[in-house]
Amino acid sequence: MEYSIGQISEKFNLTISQIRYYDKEGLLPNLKRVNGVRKFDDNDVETIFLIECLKKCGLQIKEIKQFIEWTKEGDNTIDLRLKFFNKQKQKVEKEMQELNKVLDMVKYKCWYYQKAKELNSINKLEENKKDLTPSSIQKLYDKAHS
Amino acid sequence: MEYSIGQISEKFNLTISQIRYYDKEGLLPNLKRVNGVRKFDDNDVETIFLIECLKKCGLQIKEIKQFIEWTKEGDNTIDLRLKFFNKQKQKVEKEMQELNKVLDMVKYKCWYYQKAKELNSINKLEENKKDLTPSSIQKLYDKAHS
DNA sequence: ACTAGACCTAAAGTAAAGTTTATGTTTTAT
DNA sequence: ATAAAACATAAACTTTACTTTAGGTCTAGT
Repeated sequence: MEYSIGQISEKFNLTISQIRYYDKEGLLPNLKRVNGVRKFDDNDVETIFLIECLKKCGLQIKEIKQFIEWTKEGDNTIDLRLKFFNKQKQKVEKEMQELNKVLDMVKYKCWYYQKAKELNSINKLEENKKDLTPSSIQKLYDKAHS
Repeated sequence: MEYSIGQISEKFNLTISQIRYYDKEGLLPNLKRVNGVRKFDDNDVETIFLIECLKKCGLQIKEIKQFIEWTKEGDNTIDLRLKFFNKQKQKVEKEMQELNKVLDMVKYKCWYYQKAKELNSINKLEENKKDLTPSSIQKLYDKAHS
């Protein structure tokens, strides 16, 4: 299949100027043009999917570009690329642990304000916090702070 | 307990200028000073913990400030705050789903480049991809693209 | 009393990741 | 053939979240 920049924009929920920016930064090295107009094939689509994935890994554009450069260099860089992805795997796993703690804190706060709403008072809740906090909720707070 | 800005900086792995910036932006409304020097108590520590938490939720400084403003307004804003955290909970849960897909993609790529390394060639891998890809690995790819 | 180290402010500077603007070309539909 | 919609570029601008700089003040130890 072949897509226009507008179609890619819709497909990935990226603005057109974002896609042009990625192109300008060298993230789409195989992108074809007809009369100056960009034509995206399935390979380019897969590259954009990868770019999105690496952005979600927390990588900067220039770091993603470095990876793209390696793919252009061929088999010489296979080991570099393997190490790169092993590192991303570690990073994402750590990030997920971190997010789990954040979620515990957020869940605790949800309980906290739900209870405050029932009592109609932060003060009343704070005064009797020990008695009002079930151990399951206290666990959330403790885990978040660990 | 009472802490200096330097101690807080170490405790949270934030730079001193970051903490001053948060203060300047109004994120630490109860922070005390002695002769112009900031003194952080346990309450301020808990506020910084919350700020870090909300940053990891993907919130901007000004959004965090909005929340802090609500806490200053007292019981009137309990419901707003409850809704705020319920929304953050949804967001973080969605984010974790997203990260799970990213992790599947990264795991797939780890396998891919490991195999390429064994074959010493991307081309050989691509040519026999169907035969070389175990279904467990194909699943990772499919899940990531779903 | 003195000095090093930690703290303070205000203002300017910076990096990243785009967006906006101004102007022009290509494509598509009638 | 023409007009609207979609595409193109280069350059300037924007936002966010800081950092850096320059010039002071405070505090703790000797």
